[in-house]
Amino acid sequence: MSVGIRDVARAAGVSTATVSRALGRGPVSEALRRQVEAAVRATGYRPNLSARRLRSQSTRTIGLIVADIRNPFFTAVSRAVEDAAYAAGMRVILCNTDEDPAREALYLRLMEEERVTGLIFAPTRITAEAMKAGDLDVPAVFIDRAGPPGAHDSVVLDNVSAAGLLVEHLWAQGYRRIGGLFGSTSSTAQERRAGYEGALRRFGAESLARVVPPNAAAAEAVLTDWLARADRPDALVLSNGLMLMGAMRAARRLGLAVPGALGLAGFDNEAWTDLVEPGLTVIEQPVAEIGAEAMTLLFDRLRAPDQPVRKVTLSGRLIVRGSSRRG
Amino acid sequence: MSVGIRDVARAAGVSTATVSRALGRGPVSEALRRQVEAAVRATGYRPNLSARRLRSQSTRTIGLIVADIRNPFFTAVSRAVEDAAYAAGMRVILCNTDEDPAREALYLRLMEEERVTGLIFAPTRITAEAMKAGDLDVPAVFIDRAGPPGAHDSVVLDNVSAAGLLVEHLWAQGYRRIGGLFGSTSSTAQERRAGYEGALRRFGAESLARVVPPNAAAAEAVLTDWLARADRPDALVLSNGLMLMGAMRAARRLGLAVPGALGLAGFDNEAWTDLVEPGLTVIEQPVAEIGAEAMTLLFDRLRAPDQPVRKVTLSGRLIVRGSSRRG
DNA sequence: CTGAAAGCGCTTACAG
DNA sequence: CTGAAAGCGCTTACAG
Repeated sequence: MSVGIRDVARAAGVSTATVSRALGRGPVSEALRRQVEAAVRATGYRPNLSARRLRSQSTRTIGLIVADIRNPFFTAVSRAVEDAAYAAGMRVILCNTDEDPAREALYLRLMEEERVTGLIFAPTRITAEAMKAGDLDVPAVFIDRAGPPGAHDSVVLDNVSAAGLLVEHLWAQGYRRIGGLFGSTSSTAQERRAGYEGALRRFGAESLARVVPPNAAAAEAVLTDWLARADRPDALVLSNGLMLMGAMRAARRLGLAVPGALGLAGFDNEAWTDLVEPGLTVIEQPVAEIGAEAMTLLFDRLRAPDQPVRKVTLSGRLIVRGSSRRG
Repeated sequence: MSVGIRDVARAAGVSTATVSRALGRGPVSEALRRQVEAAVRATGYRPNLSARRLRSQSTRTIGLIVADIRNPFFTAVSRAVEDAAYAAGMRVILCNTDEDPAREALYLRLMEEERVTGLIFAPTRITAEAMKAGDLDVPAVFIDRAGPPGAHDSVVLDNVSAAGLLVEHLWAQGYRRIGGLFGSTSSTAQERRAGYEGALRRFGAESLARVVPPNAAAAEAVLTDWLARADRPDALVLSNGLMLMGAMRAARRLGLAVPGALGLAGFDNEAWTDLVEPGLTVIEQPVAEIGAEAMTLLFDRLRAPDQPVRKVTLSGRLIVRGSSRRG
């Protein structure tokens, strides 16, 4: 059937060991290496990665589990992870859980069966809180969201500060009833809520926080109701880009002028946020850095398994646009 | 080290063959099956997929090679493919070529080394035209874009008709200098251009087509120049959603009123296209169907390798919004 | 530098 | 239904 290393060895007139060495980084004379390369071309040989992984006990594979691949934040982070992985000669298995703990359990199990070299994981709050320190038997880096406390390297945003920035900006623009909509599934959304509430407290203002599934449809549904009430907020903080889109839709649907009747500010500098009038005020996350830094932590951990656990916190950047500017 | 099937066998007091059968679909007595299941739980056994794939000569893996994962069209298609694959107990290896033929060659090779069961591929024009009928030694389905003629199953949009729909609509709205911007890397963009030109010909109008890399930045750059000229078009057809975004940015930057000074219409009903004022007229592609249909074709092909090559053509749906409505 | 041989962890004919 | 044994396609000590 398919051509194997024995066929190449025969064609080159050498042993399979020499073929293996010539293809890898073993010591082979220049002459034999050339013979092997010619035989590989002649036979159209392609090494069988399953066999190679089994025998070498090394999959050179990174598992990447994200919560929602439709969220451009995760798409961007994934790209950075993949770039770093391929540059290091590793492949990536990407799994998308849709914020579902059952699918997280499934994929975690898959990662074990794949014998991944390392894992990068953005877990739901439920799964993170249920995990204990020794649950993962593979080196893991948590991104965007907290894992079990103190157990793993992680790279996250300074969510508390970033949410505070948003509230302070809205307050400075004169908004006084600042509501907040926060995702229900992540520690990240919780932290953003904490930052939001802390900032309001400093101003002596009331917290108006609601928690919803972190997607556009859920945000739009809740806000279409909330914003129609008499006691509606005069501004809103949204904990991710999908919810920001939902908020914009709700405002449009209700005919609420932005920023006049409603100030809007949220997370994620997605491509559309500066196109939709009057431009949306956002916290830009350093998405490429998050992915690249996660891979750096992971590679360091593989190199030195016993070094202390590291947590890298990156700062968001406030980008002020029309949706919050009524000064 | 890690627990293997022998450890489970020992714990259950059976042979490894029985463990293997109990875990798969082999004939095992109910009693032994229970013993094995208990032993699996007790030992925390996870089967080694590399070993399983090597021994069974079946990877149960679908390779999916897309041209640009940042394009929401491909994200959506990928999700549909993955849903179908996981439902059938198969995994997906997703690769993103960034429209680069060199990366396509790299990933095609990777797919061979992974011994994928089947392949779903959206190739660049360069690669598709260079490929001959027998080049792929794995069952393959081409999506969105044509492969080598007559060689493989495929599922594509009726691009000629869809582009015609756009032109006819703009014409009916009174636009008479209808320009077109088409991606340089895909057969799909070529077909859309052909549809655009055919429709203009029917109206006896001049074709004003330009070809650029299919991304927002390239489209914006070309249009910022083109739309500043005296002989600029009064309407534009864009061959994908990224370019549509670039066009919108160029219009904003030049202060051209849409749809008054410039009509806009293009492909891909992305989430932001109804949010940005005055709403963008688009062709909606049946993204979920494209992915699902591709998997159906692939599974059928695996079941019956010698059946005739099939091409499934799906129709786009015109969604008229404000960007083209000046009637 | 090179080759013969063992073995990675499974599955699957082959007997019984 | 069950087990002993072979073998998937590689890599890697072990000798030389």
